[in-house]
Amino acid sequence: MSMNERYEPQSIESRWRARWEESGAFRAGSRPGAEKRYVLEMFPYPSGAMHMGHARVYTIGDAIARHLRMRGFDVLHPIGFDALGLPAENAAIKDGKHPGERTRENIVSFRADLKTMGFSFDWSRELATCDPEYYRWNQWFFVKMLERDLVYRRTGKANWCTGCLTVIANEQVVEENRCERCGSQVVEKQIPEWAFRITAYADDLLAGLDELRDWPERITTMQRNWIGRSEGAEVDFALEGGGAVKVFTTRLDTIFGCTYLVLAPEHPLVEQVTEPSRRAEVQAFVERMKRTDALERTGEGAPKEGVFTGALAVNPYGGGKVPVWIANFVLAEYGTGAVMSVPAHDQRDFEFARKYRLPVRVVIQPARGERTPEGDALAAATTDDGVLEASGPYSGLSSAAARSRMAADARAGGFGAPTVRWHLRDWGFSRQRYWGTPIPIIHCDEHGPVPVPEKDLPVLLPPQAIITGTGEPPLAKVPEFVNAPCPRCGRPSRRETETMDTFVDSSWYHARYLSPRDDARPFDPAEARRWLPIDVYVGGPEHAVMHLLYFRFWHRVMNDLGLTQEREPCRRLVTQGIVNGPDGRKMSKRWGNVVTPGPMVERYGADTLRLFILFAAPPEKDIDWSDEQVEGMSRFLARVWRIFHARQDCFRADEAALAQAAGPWLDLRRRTHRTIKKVTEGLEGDLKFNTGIAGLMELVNELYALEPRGAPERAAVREALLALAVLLSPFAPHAAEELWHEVLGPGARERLLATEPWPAADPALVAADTVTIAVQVNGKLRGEVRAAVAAGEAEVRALAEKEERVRAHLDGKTVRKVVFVPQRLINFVVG
RNA sequence: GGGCGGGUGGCGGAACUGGCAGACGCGCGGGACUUAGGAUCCCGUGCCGCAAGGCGUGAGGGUUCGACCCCCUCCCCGCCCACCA
Repeated sequence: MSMNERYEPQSIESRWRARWEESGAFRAGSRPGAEKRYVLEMFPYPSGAMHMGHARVYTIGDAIARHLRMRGFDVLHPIGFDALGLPAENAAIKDGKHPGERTRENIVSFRADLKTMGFSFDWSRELATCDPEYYRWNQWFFVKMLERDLVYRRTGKANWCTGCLTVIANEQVVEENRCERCGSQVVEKQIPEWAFRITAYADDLLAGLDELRDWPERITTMQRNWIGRSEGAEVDFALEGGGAVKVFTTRLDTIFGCTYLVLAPEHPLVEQVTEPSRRAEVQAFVERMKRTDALERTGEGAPKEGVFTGALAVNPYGGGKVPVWIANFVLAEYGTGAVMSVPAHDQRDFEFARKYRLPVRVVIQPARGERTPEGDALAAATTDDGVLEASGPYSGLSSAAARSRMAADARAGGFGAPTVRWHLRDWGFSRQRYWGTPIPIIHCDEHGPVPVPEKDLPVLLPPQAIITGTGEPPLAKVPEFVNAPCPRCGRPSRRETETMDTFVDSSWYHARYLSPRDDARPFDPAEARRWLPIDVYVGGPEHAVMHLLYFRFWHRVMNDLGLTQEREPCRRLVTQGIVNGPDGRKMSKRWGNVVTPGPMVERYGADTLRLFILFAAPPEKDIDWSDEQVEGMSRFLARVWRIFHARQDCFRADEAALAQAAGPWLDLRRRTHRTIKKVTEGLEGDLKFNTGIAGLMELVNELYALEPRGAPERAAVREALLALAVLLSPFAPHAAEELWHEVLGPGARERLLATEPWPAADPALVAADTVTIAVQVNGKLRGEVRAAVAAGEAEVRALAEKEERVRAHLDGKTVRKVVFVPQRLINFVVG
């Protein structure tokens, strides 16, 4: 045999990729008797070239998938493209190239990039959401959800992105009212739109979070906050002139401290309640608020402003009258758009009351400790629960007890009821854009919006649309598309010209992978029984709300449609950190710190890049690109290569001789088996690829330190080399295949390491027979002794007391106590 | 303001369940090999100190024979949410 002396990744890598591809080794469903595992990474939007974030996500997922496959599972590890969306359309506005054409080209180059990384995808299941074969099922789901009243049309304030020129969802509006996608200002616009009734699942989505124990807590917390359940009560304050203001509060126990009400400027009652003498002032305020954008009006630090309407309202509990104000900080769309203000026990109300010299009335006292000061002595609101006072019949009750009793009394008295409010809003998914799924609706003068019948799906996206970026739906300018007969009466009607949010595509693609060519239904429920839920899902934490919420919502809908067996789409979620530039800043053209995988793979090979990504830090942490560390990984692989080359004489060693390995050779065998254990643990549970790889490095270092002579020694080296190749294979699969085949020789020509069984560590070798025990005096390290694993306190103590440095510290002192931890340390406590 | 993470050598990061802090890699220093070395192999590398020894996991306190780990007070950094009633 003659191994190449030099490690040359380029030739090795393409060769093994070809072997994997022709062997069908990564085809899911090839092990019908085996337990399944579904490993999924969030699919990419195919922009021109793959970037480091993609390289990281798929490298992490691939290590998991490869390991599980070697553990004997039938692994589903698919890939596809999230191919509809704005970037292709925005680029079209600039250069006129059709988004479809651009996307196809991008997919071709992106696919090639993915392939050079050697990911073990089942390419036979590849999908692209821009294919009518895919998006027709978006339309199918739309129609099914319409039938179930989970889709509706609403007119109201929608979030309009001034950059994307389309309506976007609440979840897509990020801080300072900017667009999550392009960063442009988002304004409110009165527009009719289609929405999914995700709020119907609010309770269920919230309750389901408790079962997601293998999701990062921060993700479930973010979802919990986003869903935002708050329990409280609605109460009516009767108006003097008739009618009532309904307020929502979570602190009904403080209602006797209510000294005024505040309505949102948009509240429908504003006009009615305003006293004629106040009308001018109130109208001016309302007008001004309308002109001020939401950010300025309700953003951080915006000063609280308001005006008195002149109206008085009656507290339903105490009968006292309170003035009705309007103010900038009350949001029309949350709760009832009206709040009862309790300045003593709510900081925001407190600030407002001080500014406008409204009374402050303390009605809650702490259960223990000092009384809350009153009047000018009160510097801030006290917001903790406590004991009620000056609250009529409820005085003396605890806050919690008061809340439930007062809510019950409100219901009995017909002036209110306990209520639950949600932060979650319905998902508005209409987009005034071209490159999306057409909404399958025909507007008929007679019948209104009529869904396109299932047999007429898909409604195809017309290729000839002119994309101008004016904010008008481009489809509206294609008469061949727009004009269609009403499915119900046949009269000339107009198609809906808006398209769907692309988050629809990513809400159920995980299910489409199960039977991607099925043209009779979105996916085969039998396959769903086999493969769902996803066992491990890898992606960025930026999808904590938005994708991951929609995805959970959609899975529930599919479950309610009888398509799947379970409520939750995914058992375990792994969120990976980002890859920053070498300067520690986010990679960006602006900083000139962008490093792309392509050139790195060309220069060092995919295995080196993969190792760098996995070794730099645990998956969830951000990492900085480092040329030096990449060099280090490349050196490591070359070092591995050289030790195989240098130990070729061990490749044919007789395994039977292993039992005779002794001394350092037995230590080597121990190291080998401990490494198996360490790498295996790093691939399970907490994913710690970095320490697993460190273990492999230690094994390599030990191999370099030993020169085998006899048969048992060569057998021990062969065992180590084989373990090294196998354990390396989830991380650096190409080099691992090559080295493994070198050791096994022609006898293994037909086999693939990728589908070989994962090794088991021999427990007898993992357990050491002697251990180093630290010797402490008063908790300070003064020496160490070697002792048998089973050595007891007396034996270790005797050994320790022989140590010179230990003796020096024990000399002339009384040993008060000896603490002995078997296999670890002995501590002499002296006085 | 609220929630969730973090803070360990010059750098990235290790450390099981309270038991030898700094594995492994990078960087740096030295040596070997070599016509050469920015290749390779070997050795060293937390800080102070010639040494013995002392000091060290953001700061301060506590519990303990023993604390990166548990408790209290505080500082700093990151991410997410935020006039949500």
